[in-house]
Amino acid sequence: MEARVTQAIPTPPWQTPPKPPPRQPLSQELIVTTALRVLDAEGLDALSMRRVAQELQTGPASLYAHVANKDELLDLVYDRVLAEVDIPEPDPARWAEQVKEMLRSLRQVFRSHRDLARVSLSRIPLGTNGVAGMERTMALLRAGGLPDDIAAYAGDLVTSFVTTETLDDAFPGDGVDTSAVQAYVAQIHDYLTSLPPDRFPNLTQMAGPITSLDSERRFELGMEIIVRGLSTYAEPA
Amino acid sequence: MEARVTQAIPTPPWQTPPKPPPRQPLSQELIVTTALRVLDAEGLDALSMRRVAQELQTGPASLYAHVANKDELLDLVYDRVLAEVDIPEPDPARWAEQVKEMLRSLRQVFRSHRDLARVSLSRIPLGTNGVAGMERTMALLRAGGLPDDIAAYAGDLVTSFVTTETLDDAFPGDGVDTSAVQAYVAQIHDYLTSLPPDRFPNLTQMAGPITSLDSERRFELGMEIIVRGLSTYAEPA
DNA sequence: ACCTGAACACCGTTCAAGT
DNA sequence: ACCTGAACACCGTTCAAGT
Repeated sequence: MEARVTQAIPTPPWQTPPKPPPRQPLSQELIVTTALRVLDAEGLDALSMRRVAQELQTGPASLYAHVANKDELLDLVYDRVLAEVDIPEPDPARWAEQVKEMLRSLRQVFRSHRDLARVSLSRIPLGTNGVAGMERTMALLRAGGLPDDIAAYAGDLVTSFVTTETLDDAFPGDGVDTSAVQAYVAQIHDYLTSLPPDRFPNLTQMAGPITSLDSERRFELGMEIIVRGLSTYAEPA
Repeated sequence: MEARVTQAIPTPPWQTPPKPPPRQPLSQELIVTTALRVLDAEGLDALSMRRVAQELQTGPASLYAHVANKDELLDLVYDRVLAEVDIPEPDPARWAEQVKEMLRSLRQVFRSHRDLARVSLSRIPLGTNGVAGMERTMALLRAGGLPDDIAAYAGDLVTSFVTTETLDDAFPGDGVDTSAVQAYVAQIHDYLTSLPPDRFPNLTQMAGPITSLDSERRFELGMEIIVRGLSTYAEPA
């Protein structure tokens, strides 16, 4: 008598549950990988717990079984990426150049993961890759004859340098509107030259130099300034 | 016959509207002042458009008549505070010390407004006070004999330095849990010394230096490194 | 011109309940 | 132990409507 059975083709509910479990079982690994994928593709503003959960076809609450909170997730993402940084085996004769090689590598890693510099801000990388990198960094800095206290601080200083110098950089190859950036810089240039020269003698004169440095040359110059400053602290071997 | 008039004491609705207009008329000035007050008292995480509106006894939508969006509001707050920075009149004989005085002043301003370093991140201060400070900074850097392109970059470099060095600093005098910070640092120290010395020879040896620098000495050391590096670019007058 | 209420499309995190 | 739906207490911004 009941008309319940008439619905037809779909598997009846008492035989198999309608929605299958997520493709892969949830794990911290998988969550970090997914978060990094979202970060690379859409940046930090798009990286929410809800977004990661959606990517994994669950609700946001499910993530909290594997990750304490968003902050810890970002710590893990950061540490994951630090594995990609190349830190040279110390060769004292090439100290200054090797420090620069290390910083260029760090910059490249920061630039190849969108908004990673923002993620790194205020974060002390104490994960597996973080401490490994710190060990190699200290080895390198000491090889140049830096006293321990200077080397210890120098590690922070150069990391912060790369971070800030990378913070507003364009993203990988793709969709960056370089012409918009150029237009903004041109606007600043015009603004500076339009200032009254009697009250702003320096800015009006320096509008060129202030707006002409590209991020590559800024980075190289900044490294050189810091390395020169650091080398004044080197003790003879 | 109708019982409408029985309600008594409160002024009847057709005579004066029940809620008086806000104490002061809304203005950009007032909004910026209020935002800065919230920032000082409760930090950036508490600074929302809704919070500022509430403080002014309106709804968040009302703010948008005076401020384009939150980002512009933060620009204005940042510029407001830059008025407090002291930049010395150049005296070439005291160049290095004067650069340090400027940076100490900037640091002090950043430290006296909670989370201001975070606000300043990725922001180019082009407001009235921002360009005035930039003008004086360029005057000072050039007085040391720095070429224009070096001086132009140096301005950014030292500002970024103060920002990152100030980012995680304790707040004014009040409610900072310095003992919690100390405990965290002690924890890092113990962790570093607990690492296997064969794989982490540098970190285990340097646990002391790595964890012993307080923010005052870090700042002074960082300034000295950068100023030494910059002075290698100075040209004779 | 300025202000408003209500709504839109989001957040991170918690918690009781399910398996 | 792991996962879930629903809820809590928030966000920035827009928009039609009011004055």
